[in-house]
Amino acid sequence: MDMTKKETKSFTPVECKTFIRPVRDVFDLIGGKWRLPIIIALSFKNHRFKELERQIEGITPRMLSKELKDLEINGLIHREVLNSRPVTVLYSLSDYGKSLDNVVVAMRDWGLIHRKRIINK
Amino acid sequence: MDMTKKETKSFTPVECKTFIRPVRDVFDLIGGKWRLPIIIALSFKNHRFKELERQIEGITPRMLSKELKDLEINGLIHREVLNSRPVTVLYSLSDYGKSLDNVVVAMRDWGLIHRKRIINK
DNA sequence: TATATCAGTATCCTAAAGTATACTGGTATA
DNA sequence: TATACCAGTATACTTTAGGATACTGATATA
Repeated sequence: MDMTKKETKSFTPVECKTFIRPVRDVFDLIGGKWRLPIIIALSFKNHRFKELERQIEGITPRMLSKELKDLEINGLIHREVLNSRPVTVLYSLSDYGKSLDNVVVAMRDWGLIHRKRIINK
Repeated sequence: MDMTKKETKSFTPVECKTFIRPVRDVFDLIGGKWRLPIIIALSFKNHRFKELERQIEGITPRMLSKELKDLEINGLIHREVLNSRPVTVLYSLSDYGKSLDNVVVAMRDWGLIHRKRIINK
């Protein structure tokens, strides 16, 4: 698919549905208010729980805890308990989580253009 | 940023927040259950209201109507009333909407990989 | 005349997402 | 001994997204 071309493409409704499905999957995985912020924060550096709480403005420990669990279950992040005193927990992106890079960067690039457009109105 | 590298990058918390903001903006614009499906359907071909309703499985006219309005307000799609009988309305992606191509394709590519991974488990 | 299609709208309701606030148990520091 | 930090959890609540269902008015067709 190349949405930059104007001419109408021949397509079947099934083909369209096939295109939608995987996009929906991604959305289910990284959707919600806090998951992308968490993923981005971890892409900058590994963070402890409290560090994430401070880095991601407005998040409550309840939501942070819940979303970290979900992301871990889906294999996007790792959780490591360090034996420091007091005990700290280090969160990091898994290789699989890192592979989301293209998606995140594409979103950011478009978002930056969008910001400029909004401001110039 | 390159999330494929392992070494820790120097960064400031502010830099991270600056990265998160535009991604959030995009999310607000194309988030929700139905917006991406609508955008994708329109990237395949221009659709009338009823065609979209049939193409996008499970959507109700209420949601379709609402999301089309929001997408039009944000300049991502165009709405054109045709003087046919009965009156039909044609929806199409604007150039701005088409510029989301990179984001959508990045999501789809990753989503396809993810599907394979899930199935092989 | 009855029925179907078009593009929606109106009203009500449910389920999910997210917020607020307080709390836990363990350890270290003043 | 009192206080603070760590990583969360518990409970209750509000808000929002989305679903169900029925309806509108205009036109065309059987």
